[in-house]
Amino acid sequence: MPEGHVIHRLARLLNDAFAGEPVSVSSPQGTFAQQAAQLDGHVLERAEAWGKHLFIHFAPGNGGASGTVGGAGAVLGPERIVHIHLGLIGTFRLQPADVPVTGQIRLLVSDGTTVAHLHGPQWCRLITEEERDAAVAKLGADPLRPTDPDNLATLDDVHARVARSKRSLGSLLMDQKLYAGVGNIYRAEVLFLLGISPDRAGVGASREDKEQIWELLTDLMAQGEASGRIDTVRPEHTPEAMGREPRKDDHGGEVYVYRRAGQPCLVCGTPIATAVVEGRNLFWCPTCQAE
DNA sequence: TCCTGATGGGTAC
DNA sequence: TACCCCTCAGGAT
Repeated sequence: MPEGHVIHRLARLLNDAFAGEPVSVSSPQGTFAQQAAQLDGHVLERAEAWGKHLFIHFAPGNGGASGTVGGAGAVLGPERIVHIHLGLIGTFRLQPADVPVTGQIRLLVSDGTTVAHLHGPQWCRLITEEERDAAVAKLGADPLRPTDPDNLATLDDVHARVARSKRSLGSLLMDQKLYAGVGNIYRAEVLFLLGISPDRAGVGASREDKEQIWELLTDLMAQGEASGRIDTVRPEHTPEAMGREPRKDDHGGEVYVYRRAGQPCLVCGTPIATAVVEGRNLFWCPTCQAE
C-alpha cells in the first residue's frame, strides 16, 4: 500500500534487480496474461517512478544463447511500457526466486534469481511512450524529484495555484495534480510537524508555509524511500525515549497522528482528532494545530 | 465465517 | 457526492 516513496523505492529495486536483462513475464492470475506474453523474454530496460505511478520500460531483445528466461517469442510493438498504479490495496514485492509466491498474482517478473510479484493493483496496463508522457504530464510536483529542473518549475506553478485556492491544505495535499506522490500519511504528519491546521486554506497559507511543506515532504519522503517505512517522530518522541509501546501497524513506522484518533498527542496530550477529508480519514492534534 | 478497513483514483449521477 | 474496482489481514460473530 503505497505513497510515492514506496513507488520510487520499487523503481530503484526493480532497476537493481533487472535493468538491462532479459526477463520472463507472466500473469498467473490471468487478467494481464495476453500483454505479459508480448513482453515475455524481452529486456527490462528500466523502471521509473513519477508520484504514485510506476513505469517499467521494455526493449526488444532476449537471452539469446543463455536461453534461461522466456523465449521473446512475440515481437515487441509500440506498447512496451507497463504502467502500474497500486491504488489503495496493491502490493509489488521482490524476493528470491526460490521462495514460492502465493495469492492472486497479476504480474510476475523474474530473471531466475529474483522474482517481482504484483498483487491487487488499481492499474496494470501496457501503454505507449505517448501515453506515458500524457500520464506524467497530469501530475504536479514530486517531492522525490527535488533537483529536477522541470519538477521545480512545476513546483512554482503549484505554489501559485495553492496561493489562489480556497480549498484547505488537508485537501490540497491529497491532490496529485499538485503534490504528486503525497498520500494520507504524509499529509497528516507534515501538517502536524509544522503546526498547521488542516483547515487552513491555500489562500491563507504564507509563502513560508508552502516552502516548509515542500522541504519537509522532500526530507520525509526521501527517508521513507530509503527505509521502506514512514517514520516521522523526532528523537524525543520515539517509543524508547518516551517509554511507550512501539506501534504495531502494517505500515510499521512511528508517527504522530496518523491512525491515532482518540489517543493522546505525543507532544501535548490532547486527544488526536479525526475527520474524513477528500474521502480519507485525516488525523490532527486540535491543540498543536490550532490554526 | 463474515465484515471491515486500508498509504487510491476513476466514473457516473 | 456516491459508488465502483483491486486484495488481504485482522477483528467480530
